[in-house]
Amino acid sequence: MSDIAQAAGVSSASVSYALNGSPGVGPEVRERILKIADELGFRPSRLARELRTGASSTIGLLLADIANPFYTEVAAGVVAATADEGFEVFVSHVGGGRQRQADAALAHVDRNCSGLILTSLVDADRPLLTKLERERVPFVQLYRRLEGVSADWVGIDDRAAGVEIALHMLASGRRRIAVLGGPQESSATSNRVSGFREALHQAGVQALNEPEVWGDFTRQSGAMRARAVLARHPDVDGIICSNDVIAVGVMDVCRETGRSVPEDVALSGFDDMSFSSAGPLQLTTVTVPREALGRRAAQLLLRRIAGDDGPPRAEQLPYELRIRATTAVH
Amino acid sequence: MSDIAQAAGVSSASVSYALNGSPGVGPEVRERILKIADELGFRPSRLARELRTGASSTIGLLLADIANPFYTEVAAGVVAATADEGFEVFVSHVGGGRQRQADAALAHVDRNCSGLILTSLVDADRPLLTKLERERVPFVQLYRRLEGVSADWVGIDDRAAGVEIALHMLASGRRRIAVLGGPQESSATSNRVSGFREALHQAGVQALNEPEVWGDFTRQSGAMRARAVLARHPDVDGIICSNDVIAVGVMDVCRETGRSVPEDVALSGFDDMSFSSAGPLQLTTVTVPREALGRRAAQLLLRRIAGDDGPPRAEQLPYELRIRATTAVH
DNA sequence: CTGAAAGCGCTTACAG
DNA sequence: CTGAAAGCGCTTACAG
Repeated sequence: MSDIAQAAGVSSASVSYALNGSPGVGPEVRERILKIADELGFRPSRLARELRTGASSTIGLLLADIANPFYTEVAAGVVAATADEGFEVFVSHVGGGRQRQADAALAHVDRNCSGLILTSLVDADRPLLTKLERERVPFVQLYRRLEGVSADWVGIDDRAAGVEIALHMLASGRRRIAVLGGPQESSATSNRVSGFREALHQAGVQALNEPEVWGDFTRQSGAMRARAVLARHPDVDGIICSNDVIAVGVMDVCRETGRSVPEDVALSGFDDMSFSSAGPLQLTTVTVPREALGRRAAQLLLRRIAGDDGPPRAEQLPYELRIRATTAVH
Repeated sequence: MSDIAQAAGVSSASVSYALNGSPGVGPEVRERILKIADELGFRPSRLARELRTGASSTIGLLLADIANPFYTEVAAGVVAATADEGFEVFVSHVGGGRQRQADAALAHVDRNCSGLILTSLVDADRPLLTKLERERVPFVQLYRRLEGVSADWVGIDDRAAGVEIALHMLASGRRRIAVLGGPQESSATSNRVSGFREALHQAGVQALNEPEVWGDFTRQSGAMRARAVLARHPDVDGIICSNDVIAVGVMDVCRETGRSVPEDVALSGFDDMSFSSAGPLQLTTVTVPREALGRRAAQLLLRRIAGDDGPPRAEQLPYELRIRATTAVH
């Protein structure tokens, strides 16, 4: 900047004014400065600006697993809602570890980020949230939700969706049902499982694999657990999965053990990932508005960044049941 | 920092030394400083440090579409290879636009990032690369490659893989073949298509839809083009797709038009996305080592960051043909 | 309208 | 071993 100031015969303050379109510099001087800056290929240091102003138009999005397509569609929504407002979003992959998530979040804070979107909160993360509150950096909880945290949340009514899909499974005539959940500490899957249980209970049915319904949101976990359940209860006729990826693992095992879906066993997922409707797959599932979740979370966050300090909001976005071939009546 | 200095009765220089484990401060003073810093919940400003030192242990990963699972697995590899070296990776979603990609890349540069990994280069990006070279920020090209750019590249031998999979399609007995490519400006798909063409040509076959083989890497594009090809050439018996997602679009149309795969039409993809082997899908494809690509790119970049200024490297990682049910001999 | 100066929060020669 | 001082590259009251 001082090079430009020198070349233009002005002070670096004037250069700053000219570059930022601030008043404080006349039009002809401004032109001259801009021209020189351009010739010199000048690029202002964001670090310096952000240090000086104490702000950065940056938001951090923390993903437990960046390779998980569920959350990357959420990310696309966040970016879309945020781009026009002049914010950049940096997404961090924090792996499973609580410590790494905290480190990543605080690293954003230590770079003066304006806010954070957190997607993989569990109870062990409460100390992090306390720190964020103390540092006064706004954040929103996306999908997973911790009770009693005073921050915005956006998600869906997992429990109600869980009830609906379990009712549908019952309506398809199945009674020998297993439930394959995700990790218990995730509010998303625990609410879903509550819904599954509630619907089954109303019908006087109990999942064959109670109480060992928890596992990972992975294909491997789905396959492993399906194998175990099928070995123990060869007459299972319906498997309710806590997400589509688990259901794919179950499909693998059905294929492997010569069972056909839905004739021998009906199958439901959750999330409606793009592959779930692909060609011969046709998995019954629940559509979660992933991109909309991201958009909405970003909007809520931007509002907080703009200074809104009203009471925390909790917003549920609509979901939809997608009935496909894997739960056809047999 | 000056608060700590005051409380400890030392200069802020000593605080800095203590915090960074530098020499220049005695053990007992260091202890005292650390204790006070901890009590005060001190967090050093990364902005200030990075501004002062002129470096930041940060690398930028630019993704054309963060919702694309191909690249997010790459991202997971980058993060994995980089975490132990103390680097943070910030991933940016740059949409399709060339300008947005350039803006995002330069925003990283303006924050003193140590290096960049670029995944969606096309010819129009050359001005950006020139700027990066001038700013002396190292970058590596991942998968897509621009000729004549003096930077490291890591990818696979798309052309050879294309030849192999097309040969396999021919070996399954198909001769009325269509080719559904991706965007022509992507070196990845253009090399694949070269391979497809080369193999077909050797066998005296020409794709039915020549020369209109280009399109998008999307399910919609695959479906649309499959519909067009099937309408024009109802006797198509094989469709070679430039990626798995396109192939899913074709499956949709086969289902819709009552054609069965592979009996009526054989189908091949590319990438071996996780869904491609799911349950009844069983898509013949080429395994691309996505995470390994990310890891390797990160390693090459870290080496450059460490100061290696040897000639540019071009590394091809191994791929593997995955023969599955969609190309069974009929 | 313009410029000199202070300051954001660190690090790092340099002198004691 | 320790401290005073300069400086990274900006922005922004403040005085002219």
